[in-house]
Amino acid sequence: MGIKERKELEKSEMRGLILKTAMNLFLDKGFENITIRNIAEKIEYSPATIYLYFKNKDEILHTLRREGFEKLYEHQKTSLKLDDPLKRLHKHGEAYIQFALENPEYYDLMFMMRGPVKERQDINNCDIGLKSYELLKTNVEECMEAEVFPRANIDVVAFSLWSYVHGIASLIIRDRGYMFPLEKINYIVEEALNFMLVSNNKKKWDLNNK
Amino acid sequence: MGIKERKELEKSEMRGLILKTAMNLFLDKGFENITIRNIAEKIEYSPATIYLYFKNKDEILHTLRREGFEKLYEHQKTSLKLDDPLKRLHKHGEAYIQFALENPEYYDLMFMMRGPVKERQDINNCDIGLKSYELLKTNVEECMEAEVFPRANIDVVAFSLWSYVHGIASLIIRDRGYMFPLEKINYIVEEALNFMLVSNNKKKWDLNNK
Amino acid sequence: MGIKERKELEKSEMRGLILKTAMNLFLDKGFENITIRNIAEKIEYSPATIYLYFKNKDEILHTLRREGFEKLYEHQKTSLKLDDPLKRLHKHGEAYIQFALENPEYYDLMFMMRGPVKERQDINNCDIGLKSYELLKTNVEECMEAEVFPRANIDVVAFSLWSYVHGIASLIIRDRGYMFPLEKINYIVEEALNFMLVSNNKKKWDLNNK
Amino acid sequence: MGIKERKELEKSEMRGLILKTAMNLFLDKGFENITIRNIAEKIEYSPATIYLYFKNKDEILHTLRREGFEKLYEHQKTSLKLDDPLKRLHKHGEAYIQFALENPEYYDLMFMMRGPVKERQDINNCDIGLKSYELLKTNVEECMEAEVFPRANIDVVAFSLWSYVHGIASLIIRDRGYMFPLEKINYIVEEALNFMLVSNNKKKWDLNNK
DNA sequence: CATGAATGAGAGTTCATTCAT
DNA sequence: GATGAATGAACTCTCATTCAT
Repeated sequence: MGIKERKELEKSEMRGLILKTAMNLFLDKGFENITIRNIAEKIEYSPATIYLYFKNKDEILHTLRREGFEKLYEHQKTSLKLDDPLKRLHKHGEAYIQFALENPEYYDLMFMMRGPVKERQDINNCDIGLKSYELLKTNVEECMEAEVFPRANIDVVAFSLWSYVHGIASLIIRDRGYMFPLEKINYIVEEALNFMLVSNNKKKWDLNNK
Repeated sequence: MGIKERKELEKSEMRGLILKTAMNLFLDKGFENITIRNIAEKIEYSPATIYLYFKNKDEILHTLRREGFEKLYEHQKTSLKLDDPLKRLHKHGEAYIQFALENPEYYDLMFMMRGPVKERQDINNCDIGLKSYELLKTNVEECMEAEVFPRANIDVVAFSLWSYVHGIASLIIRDRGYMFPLEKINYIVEEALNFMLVSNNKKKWDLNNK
Repeated sequence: MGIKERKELEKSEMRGLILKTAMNLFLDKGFENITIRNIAEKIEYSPATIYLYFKNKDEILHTLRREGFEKLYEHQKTSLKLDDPLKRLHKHGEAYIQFALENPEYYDLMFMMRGPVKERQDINNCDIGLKSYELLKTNVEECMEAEVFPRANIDVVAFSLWSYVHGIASLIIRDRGYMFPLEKINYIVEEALNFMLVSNNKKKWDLNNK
Repeated sequence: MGIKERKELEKSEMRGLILKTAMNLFLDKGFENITIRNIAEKIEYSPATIYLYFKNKDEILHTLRREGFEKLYEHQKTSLKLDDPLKRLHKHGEAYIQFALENPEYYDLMFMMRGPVKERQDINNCDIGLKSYELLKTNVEECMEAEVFPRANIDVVAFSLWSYVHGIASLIIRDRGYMFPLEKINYIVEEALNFMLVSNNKKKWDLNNK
């Protein structure tokens, strides 16, 4: 029914509003400091209203996580346009870090927060997360096939590369790069990304594969 | 006096007990969820007692962080024994990851937790943390001097290497490696460490420096 | 809307209930000994409920103080009806003492409690308190103009008269008149008030101004 | 026994030390903010030690009150030297206010604090307080006898005069004279005291008794 | 659909007081 | 006589959540 659908739509619009608002607040103050009341006040509804759209606070976080994984996946796909596998891989990493630093709260929720991945059982919930990982693996595999990359266990290589970009992103997000002057951080992050993924690797693989 | 010293010892033992208990609880539930009351219950004392040994909750966290940095620094120094700079660097990373995975609560507190590094101003408090970083930089520098490593901005390289091991450690600690079967994780971590630091690098630098 | 207004009314009724209850408890036990819990228990609500109506404990005290100053001011104005300046002044003092003895909790809060007047800076908050003082000064001035009173520094005279009635009220409220049998206290207070303000003064000024 | 007496003496010295220290702290921070621990720290003993000399916190306050009454009585007696009854009475009031403003915490404890005079029953404890009151009454009586003062109910007059000086002292101590610039307060207090007790009264009585 | 009103549970912290040593 | 160690009972205040309307 049309009416029913409209209701559904409105319902999902309201959910969207709540999620967006929550995220903005998280960005400002970090999520441990955000309360349901804060969100309610911002959208000018009562706290009780939130519970009409979400079972509880956890469901909000959970939904935002999913959203994050979808956003990341979309963002990552931009790298697919590139033909050269190694360039593609580099773009892949660059896009990952860009996403993390531009959406630190999403990133936090997705990869840094404790607990939401309970007991390894809700892997199903994270299939979108897995899709991103598969994208990376495919890319790594293609590099190997194109012989711009020595053969090795794909999971090992994929996990290594992931660890690398995650390390960079999460140290920055948690401000553990405080030993560098603020204005140098961008430079360091960029160079760090290049350090292993471009200049050296290119030569390295070239040479290795002679 | 012996008696006085014994008292002192007991006092510090109690502090130790509190810290240890706090740490265990952190492991289970994460910091943000630990309360003074929890700790008190676990050691079967009253909450007020905690305040005889620590000024407040923050002091507990702070002390644990310092402890962590000291432990890590000691642990890292084991790598110094090795003469070969590249092997030393590898050992360095290995030790780092080992520390992180064997002391995930400490590691979390030190490098993953939100907020403890307030406003970049208490860098002074973290000089032990900096000492560890300096150790890494020295090692990187020596690699460059020994020409097993191409010259580059030392901070960039050090941060890169740190990011790498931090990425590995923190993904594992937060259980983001759930796509691998549990029994394979150790293998993957080890290989990942080797991936960029030994086999490849060695060849790479050798070739590069021809 | 009627409904909206009724809600508003209820809200303000609840505030009123809290304030009234707080006041009663103050009477019994003194402010420093009253807790939010006490109040909550008395009105059979949870402590958290209090915070729906008042930001914190301070706001309750503050509101009660304002209320007190308003009540006093209203009460004082009754004296304005009298034409004769000296009689008016006498009525003024009488009303002041009456207010104090009939509302000892308010009086305590307003003039006897430690601390609420912080740092001399929130004079602005106390403008109602000042209004009462101004009323007194005007009255004194008019007495002087009517020549039933010798000219003198108005502040000195006003402060003197205020001190006098405050002294009477506060000694009684703190039960420092325990050397008099209870049944005589009213008589003594009344006579004390007359002592300097009427019989003597009248004659005194008459004679002085011959 | 000598030893016993020495013990006694030491005991009373310790009590004295505690009382003195408590009083100093009270002066600094107001007594609601002073804890047994504070006192203990200041005298460099343990809190438990305090309880060897005083049953509880209340006993300390109580003792200080007694001390205060004794001090006041001594202080008041200085006025006795004056022969002229009216001058003596004036000196009496002056000394009272001086005591109050120089020892505000004693004064607070003695005349402004809630509660310590429980149920009118411990009048016996306050006989020293009464002695001061008797001193005043005697003085008033002598004024009447010397005919510098019209005959009236002595209690009424004594209470009036007491109220007056108490009013001045307690308003100042509780900083309710905030409407006057700080530098003028001393002047106002002095003049207020004169206002009813000297210049005017003198003339007044002179005239009255013609 | 929306919410005003309410709260249980719990947070960190403080303090007078006790008691075995 | 002195105290180190401990605590029970409070405190103020916050928050996710519920439910009758």
